[in-house]
Amino acid sequence: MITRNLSTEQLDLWVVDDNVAFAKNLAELINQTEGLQCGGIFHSCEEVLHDLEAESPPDVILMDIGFPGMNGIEGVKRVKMVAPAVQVIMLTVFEDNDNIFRAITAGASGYLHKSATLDEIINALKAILVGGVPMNPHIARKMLEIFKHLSTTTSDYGITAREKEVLQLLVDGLSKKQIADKLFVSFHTIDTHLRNIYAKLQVNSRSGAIVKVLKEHLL
Amino acid sequence: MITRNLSTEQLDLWVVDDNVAFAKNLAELINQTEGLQCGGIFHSCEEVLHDLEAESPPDVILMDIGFPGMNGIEGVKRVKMVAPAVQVIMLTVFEDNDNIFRAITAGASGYLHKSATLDEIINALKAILVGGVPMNPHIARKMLEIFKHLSTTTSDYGITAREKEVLQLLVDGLSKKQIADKLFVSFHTIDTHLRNIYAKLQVNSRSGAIVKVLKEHLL
DNA sequence: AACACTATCCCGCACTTACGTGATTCTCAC
DNA sequence: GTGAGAATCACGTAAGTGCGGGATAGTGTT
Repeated sequence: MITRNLSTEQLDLWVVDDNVAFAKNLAELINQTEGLQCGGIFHSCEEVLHDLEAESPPDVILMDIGFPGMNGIEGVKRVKMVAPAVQVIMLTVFEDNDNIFRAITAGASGYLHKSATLDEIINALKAILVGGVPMNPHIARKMLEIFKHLSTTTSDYGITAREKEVLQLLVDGLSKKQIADKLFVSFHTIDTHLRNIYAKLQVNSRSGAIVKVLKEHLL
Repeated sequence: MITRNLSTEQLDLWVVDDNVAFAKNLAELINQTEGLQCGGIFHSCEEVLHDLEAESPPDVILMDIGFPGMNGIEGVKRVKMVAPAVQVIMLTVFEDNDNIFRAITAGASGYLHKSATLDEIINALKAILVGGVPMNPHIARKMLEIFKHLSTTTSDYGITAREKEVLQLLVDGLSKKQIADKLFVSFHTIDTHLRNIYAKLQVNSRSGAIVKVLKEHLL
């Protein structure tokens, strides 16, 4: 539940960053901007969580990721647990897919690089509060990248249909004997199939095969 | 590279749908709209690919997913291979995460439900061409859902730090003996650790443990 | 001081796996 | 129609696995 918005009142922001100078600097910039107001500066996630329970929550929290102790990702999760209505924007130097992915899934609404200008930050705020679209173009692109990366099936190692059946049952945890019974063939047949599968996947154990199948989304 | 835009010229659209009546209807609606022009109607992906090589590509292709033969997902991939600059919007009755996910990863720029009004379609076009954001709010939300779903870590089954070490090496494909050597403990210790791990994960084989670890993103 | 938890170590047995080395059909392409 | 894959079946063995029993020692809680 957002009780204020950009057009009617001051927008209340909290800044969380262990770098004291940076946080203070950002807070000043915010306070110098019309319509924005920095209602709190914090230097750890624990402080924020403590205050969130005592005071009324802000509209938006700008949060660093690279904390000692509880990191920003964990921080977002906890914040969203205590105050689900608060929009959290990650503010960080990390721009790798993994961090963005984790931040988004933890409940972050946006993700800005620390070099972002105040204009960019305000634009992100508008996008999040007014438009209701919980991401900015930059993250959107990153997310697409991650998506594409997640679905690079490409090679199927020339696994035949029958071998795929066997492989599926292998992943389901069945022993050779159980697979044989299920497919109405002999133990030896499954044994041979598995040898061929192992050769094609270039592994030498059922564990290796399972890992390869799950990690590369075969089947 | 987009050579035209909404403000200066006609925007050239192609419609691809095996439902002849629907495609024709949509094409007419498009042609009745100022600034839009339907440059081609196709009833299969093959037709589109053929024409793409002969003619200059359109600005946007509106494509159905549920084709007999080559489906829309495969179609998008091929289209983007031949003409990467073309923006493809999927137009479909399927709204499940799996289809959206696959369409996006195949290179689709947008995803609209077939019940979408022409207004909605035009809005999507604007978002894609002008804003450069390769998705609309609706898809954005869906993508967030998929992301969240992909990363449901939740339970860690009370695995201890030491057990995690063992588990990691297990997933790496090492035997009990190899794990023991690597951690400078005896075979029996690893054996016991694995028993405890199996109990916690509620499995009874290394295969089961590996599957659980990889599928639920433990570790 | 008693208790729970973790990590470590040990024995033995039935079972499963990985692999070497064969074989017989069947289909499909050249 | 010959040959290459695919799918099926077979024997044997060394190594590895899962689990039934144990045990000891340290750490931290209450």
